[in-house]
Amino acid sequence: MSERLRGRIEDDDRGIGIPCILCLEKHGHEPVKEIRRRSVLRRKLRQSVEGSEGQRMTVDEENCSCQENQLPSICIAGYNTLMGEKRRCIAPEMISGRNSFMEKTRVRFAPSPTGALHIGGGHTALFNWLWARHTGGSFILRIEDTDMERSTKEFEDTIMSGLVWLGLDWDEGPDRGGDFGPYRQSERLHLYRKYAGQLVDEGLAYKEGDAVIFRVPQGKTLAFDDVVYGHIEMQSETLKDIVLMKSDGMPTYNYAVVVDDHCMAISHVIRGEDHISNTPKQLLLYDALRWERPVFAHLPMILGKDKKKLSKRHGATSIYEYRDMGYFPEAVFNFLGNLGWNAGDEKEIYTRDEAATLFDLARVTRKAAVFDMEKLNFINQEHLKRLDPDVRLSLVEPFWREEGLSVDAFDRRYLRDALTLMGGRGQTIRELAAYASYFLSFDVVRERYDGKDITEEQRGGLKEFFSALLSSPAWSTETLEAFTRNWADAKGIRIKDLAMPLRMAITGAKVSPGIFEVASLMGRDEVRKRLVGYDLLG
RNA sequence: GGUCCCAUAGUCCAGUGGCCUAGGACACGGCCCUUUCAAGGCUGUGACACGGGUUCGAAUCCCGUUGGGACCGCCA
Repeated sequence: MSERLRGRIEDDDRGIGIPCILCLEKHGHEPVKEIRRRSVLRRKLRQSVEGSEGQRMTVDEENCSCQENQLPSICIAGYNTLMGEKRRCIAPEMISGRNSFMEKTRVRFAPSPTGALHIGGGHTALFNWLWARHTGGSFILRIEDTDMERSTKEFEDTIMSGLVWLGLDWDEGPDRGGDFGPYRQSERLHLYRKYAGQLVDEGLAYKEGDAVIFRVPQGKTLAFDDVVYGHIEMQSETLKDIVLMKSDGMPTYNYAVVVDDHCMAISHVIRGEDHISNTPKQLLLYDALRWERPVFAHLPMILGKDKKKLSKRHGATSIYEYRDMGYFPEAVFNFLGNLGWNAGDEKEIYTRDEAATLFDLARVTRKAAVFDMEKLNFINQEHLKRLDPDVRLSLVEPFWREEGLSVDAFDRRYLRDALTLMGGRGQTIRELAAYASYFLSFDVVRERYDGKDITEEQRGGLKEFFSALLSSPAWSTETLEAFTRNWADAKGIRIKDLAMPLRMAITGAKVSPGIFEVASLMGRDEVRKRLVGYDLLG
């Protein structure tokens, strides 16, 4: 960053300076140290972003009483115009201490391999990924396996495949390496030992048993500016001394994150709101180690229907359970993305790429969000409708196979068209597969419909009609429908009285897509077979 | 208990002191379309937690109350 900006930032006791161009008050600019309110900071931030997007500031410059003091904007999540060049950067206004202004964005997802990837973890990973992709930065996967009791390699693998399933690819990680490895905490012990030793040597930490404990100084105000929650501060008195190294030789979470985030040059720490109260402890460690702090951005929690932290008793919590229920990655991604973020317009269905383009940390909400399955269903259905027919088929296939249907016996084009015909029917892939199963099997039809509702009196008329229908020369949706309409007109009956028995006989259900389309696609032979099966053909 | 965070319909979001008679979406109800069910179109019910204050003007700023949540581990 420029010396001028650095000076300005450090002049202020909070390490923040707001240039006059963002002055919104007609009576002159307020020193930022008085603008402690989160909402004001957020407004400034917003203003700045809008200004950059529109290539000019939205502030009414004529009414700004302090134009001569005007400095070009330092910007947030947008483009910096300070040096007269456009450059992506993060929010200096929101930064205390470290300024990653000119540096590449580096974010990380740091799960501990003590379980499968769950909804909350997926949400955090997603937001990190979005920010990395939005800023053109790096998304790093770090495995926090310092809990030797509960961590397993299996869970590590499951978590990784869960991320892959969601479409969240990482640039550095235990499986693919990177310049800041190793990416498993259990392999970085020398670092934790080194800095713990340094703190002990400096008298900032002490040993107790085999553990190393950091002495929390009294009377310090621990403050930071969170990108989403604003200014947060806490008094050091409220903290107990912090265990750095456990007696088993492993570092504790609060210590290891600090060492790793620093050593891996993480620019933004984006994690769940439940970590807000851990942050002051980490701040203390950054200061003790004389390291620059990353930017902190905490994310709202995801709650169950009872507004309690999402857990097993709320039903499915692992990402894989959703896959198995018939939800697919783009939809889960989309749904999770809508929890705590929106692009500022009314768009709520988007692809991964669209989300990455639109995403903005500054627009993340603070209120905890309730996980609503109904909404997930809807979003899944919307994506299902938009899916490429071949992709849709490949997604439905496994569910058909699971039901024991002989998928391979059919022409893929037929199956694909069958699914296309299903249109918006079904919210999950599993549902769609079940609804469309009659295209592949007459058995499923017989299982659910016995044909006993047809009276002998009706049967006569139907046999006559179906025989005529089956021997009509053309076999298309249009001809089938026209033929049926004409027949109904001629006999003075409702078309429904012909269409419904046909539907029941070939699909076994009262609901289906347009029955003439179904019959047309299924083919004359198959329709004949099914009508014969119900004794409806003369 | 201590500390911190949050507060717009049942749910997810919009809202940044006047464009608010509070907007969109899910869910729910009605109507249209129609061979059924979806989809689609139109439409209805439904919210600024409460109380003070600042202001000509408050969902929005301030204070308090209430409610909810998180964290206070040699778990992460």
